[in-house]
Amino acid sequence: MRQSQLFTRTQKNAPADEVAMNAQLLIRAGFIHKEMAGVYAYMPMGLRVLENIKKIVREEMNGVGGQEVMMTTLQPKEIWEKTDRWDDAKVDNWFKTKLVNGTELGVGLTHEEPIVDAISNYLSSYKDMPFSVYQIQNKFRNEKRAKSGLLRGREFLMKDMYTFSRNQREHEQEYEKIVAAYHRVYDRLGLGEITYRTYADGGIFTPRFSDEFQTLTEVGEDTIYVDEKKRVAINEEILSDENLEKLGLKKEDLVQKKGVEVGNTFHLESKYTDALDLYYNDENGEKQSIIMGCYGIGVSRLMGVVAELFADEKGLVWPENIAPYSVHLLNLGQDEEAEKIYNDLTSKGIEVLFDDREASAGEKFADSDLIGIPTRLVVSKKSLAAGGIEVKKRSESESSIVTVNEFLAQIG
RNA sequence: CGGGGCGUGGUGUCAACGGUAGCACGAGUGAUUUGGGAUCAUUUAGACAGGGUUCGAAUCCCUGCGCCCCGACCA
Repeated sequence: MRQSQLFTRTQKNAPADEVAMNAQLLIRAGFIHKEMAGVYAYMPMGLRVLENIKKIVREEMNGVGGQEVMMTTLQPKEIWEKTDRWDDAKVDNWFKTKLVNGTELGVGLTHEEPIVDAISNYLSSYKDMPFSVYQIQNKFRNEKRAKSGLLRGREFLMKDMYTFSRNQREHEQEYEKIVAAYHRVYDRLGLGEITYRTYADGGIFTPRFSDEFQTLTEVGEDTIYVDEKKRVAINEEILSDENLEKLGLKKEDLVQKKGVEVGNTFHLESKYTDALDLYYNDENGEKQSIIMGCYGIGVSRLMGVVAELFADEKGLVWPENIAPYSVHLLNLGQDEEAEKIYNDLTSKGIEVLFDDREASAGEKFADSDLIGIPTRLVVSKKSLAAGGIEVKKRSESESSIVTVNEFLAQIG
């Protein structure tokens, strides 16, 4: 991509109404556009990052047998009444709307009911299970207070998965498989070390604890207590002597931390399937309840977390596997050579952002640091005199001079 | 939803006593520049909305809307 063609541009100043580091940097770098409080649009480079995160999530969900679907945002009231979740007194952050004829509709904030409703057309036998479906889709929640940039929005991208099992034992196996996949997602995003499986409240529809995945950061809004040795944590919400004992945790092993919830998994038992009248026939032809689990990952929130954590005073520092481009090529007045290198790299399938603008060297360097592409290549009189192009990692301060072929061999 | 703060070009601005809306960045044009947001010239573009007070309102008052922060909330 030629930077001269890119319609977004960088800004020196962050808008005064953004305090959150993630939003400030992403806006300054031209990755996102604020539509209103808690609602952000993704510009070309921001979308590329988001798509890269989706790709990782998708690969891991497919890896544990998830089948991808896309449910609808508009929801009929009836199915939600069956599970007693339509009432604003029960779920207060719904966006609701109406058809011209007055029929009430819900705007999707989660999809247990519609998923169960949809698969009831297909699922009827013990032979059909276990199985799981997931989607990656915008969710809408009427948060009383949106805040912290991408970390808590009213419209946000979420991966939600649902499993259907024949019995509790089978459900537990499915559940742990997915938890393992969640850890792989966070590992691949470079967050593995600081992301803890955290026991939390299961919500009003399940008596059991749920598992949250909390990434440690001071900007997090959850307070959790971490057992570093066991690599687990407990949310402050459920911290009690009784619960600690139940979970086999000791007070003296716990350290208080702040975390951002980047995922959450729930045991739903058969609350939703029973309520929506979805059962299966077992080997003996007897009607049985279906055990369900649901599993969320905040995809856009993850982008915010990565932007927040992987940054320095100059700007963003994207991990290699989700960066909008892998190489940022800067041309400092050496058009002919730079064009040739750009062509060489792109013909090898390398994703390059090529700064071919007529701008000063300082501006190009500053923009490159702000945008945060992992590898910076500079073609200049100086680099050519030294024998090639200058390579520098965004995360490091030293640079070196290599030839194009050496670089291609390195990156290949 | 309770409390607090704030709305000035695209962005920023503890810039302007109730009396000519200024500066910087950006963007356009021309020139000179090319290793850390370079320089010069020139152009562009602004008071959240509605009402009130006043000879006169960006400035004071009211209402609405929007934004941010703290808290509560967050199946």
